[in-house]
Amino acid sequence: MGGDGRPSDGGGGGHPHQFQYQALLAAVHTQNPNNTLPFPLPPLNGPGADAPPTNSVARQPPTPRGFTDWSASTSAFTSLAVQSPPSSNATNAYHYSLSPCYAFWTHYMLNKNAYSYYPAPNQEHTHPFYHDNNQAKDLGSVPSFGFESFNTASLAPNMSAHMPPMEGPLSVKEPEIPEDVPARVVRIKDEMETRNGGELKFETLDTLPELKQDHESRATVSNTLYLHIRFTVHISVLHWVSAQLVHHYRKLIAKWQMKDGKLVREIQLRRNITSHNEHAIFLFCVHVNIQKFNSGEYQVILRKELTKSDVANVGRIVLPKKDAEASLPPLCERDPVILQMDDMVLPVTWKFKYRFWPNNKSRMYILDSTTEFVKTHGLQAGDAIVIYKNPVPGKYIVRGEKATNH
DNA sequence: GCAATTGCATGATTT
DNA sequence: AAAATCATGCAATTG
Repeated sequence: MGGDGRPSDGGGGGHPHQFQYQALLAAVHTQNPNNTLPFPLPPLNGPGADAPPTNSVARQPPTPRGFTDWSASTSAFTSLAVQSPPSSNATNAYHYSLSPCYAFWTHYMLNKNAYSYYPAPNQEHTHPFYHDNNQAKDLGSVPSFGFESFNTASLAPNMSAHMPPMEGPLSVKEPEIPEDVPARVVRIKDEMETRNGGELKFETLDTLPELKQDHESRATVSNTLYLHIRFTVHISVLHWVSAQLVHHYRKLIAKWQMKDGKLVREIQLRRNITSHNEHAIFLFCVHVNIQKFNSGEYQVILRKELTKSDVANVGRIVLPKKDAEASLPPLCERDPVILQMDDMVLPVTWKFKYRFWPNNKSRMYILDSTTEFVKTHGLQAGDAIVIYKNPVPGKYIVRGEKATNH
């Protein structure tokens, strides 16, 4: 396993699960040639998030700050999550004092994701989602999640549509450490609680434990960021979360345990301190995505395990006929249909050509122009593409899912 | 003419 | 056993 014949595209590393940040960045540049993003992009081949450890972290370029160079700490997320007003449109949601880039990023992401649930100020230990949570959801089919959901590499295509959002924000408290401290160790403890939909679906939020946070930090002479995260998440999210963690961090120590009928994953991460910004981005993505998973906003409509020919350089992916016909727009004519799919992780909208081939008396459904997507996410045979419905009509959300067994 | 892309057929595999 | 589905090779087409 691991990268066989793949050319090691820029982003360096050698670690098979390393996110290719230069490739990601290149894709963002490609997809936004006129820089329509509301935040400045860092230059290509800039200071990479995965750069080897440097002993002098002190001198960081003041501007531009962007995708890989957001030196603001993750406390921005804390303030975002805790102080944001409950608002259904994000246009007036920015009164807090984030660094400009964070504000841009979060603003962009929140708008992009139509992400509208916020804890009210001063309510960080209550359950802000409690009030209008349960009635609006469809209570029709109740998927039950067994443990095999994460043993197999499948993020089962039945997201619970009526799972409540997580009880608390992903509140990573970042201690106040000046950015130019050359080396340090940071310990972050973080706990996210969501209910485990299968077993606890009728439990009221009152009975669930409150969000706990405690954090400690100290500076030592080291370039390593130590991170302790404790996730208690819905089982359908676990696969995604752990896959993301594996991709983002060189070293991952994780163990599963059951606690109060819920599945808890304890994670210890070690990573170079220069990747602090990457870490922050990642945590924010996890935060947003978990909320969206739990609110039922993500619903899988198609999942395809990629074959060799899917990831070969022809740039087309054969889609399973049943799912394609069920959930993608009907193809009457031979003309391809352009499908716009927001990347689940990146601020990128992919435009795929969706078409079919006549095949015997049937059809084969093809997703075309997928080369960049596959390259950007470093997808190989055995990985998967997952397509979600998008609240925006006619659009979709797409995710590259790396295989977890290695 | 060539490289890249597109369209189709065939054989393998699954239902 | 037959039919359906799909992975893949290659021919045809395009730029």
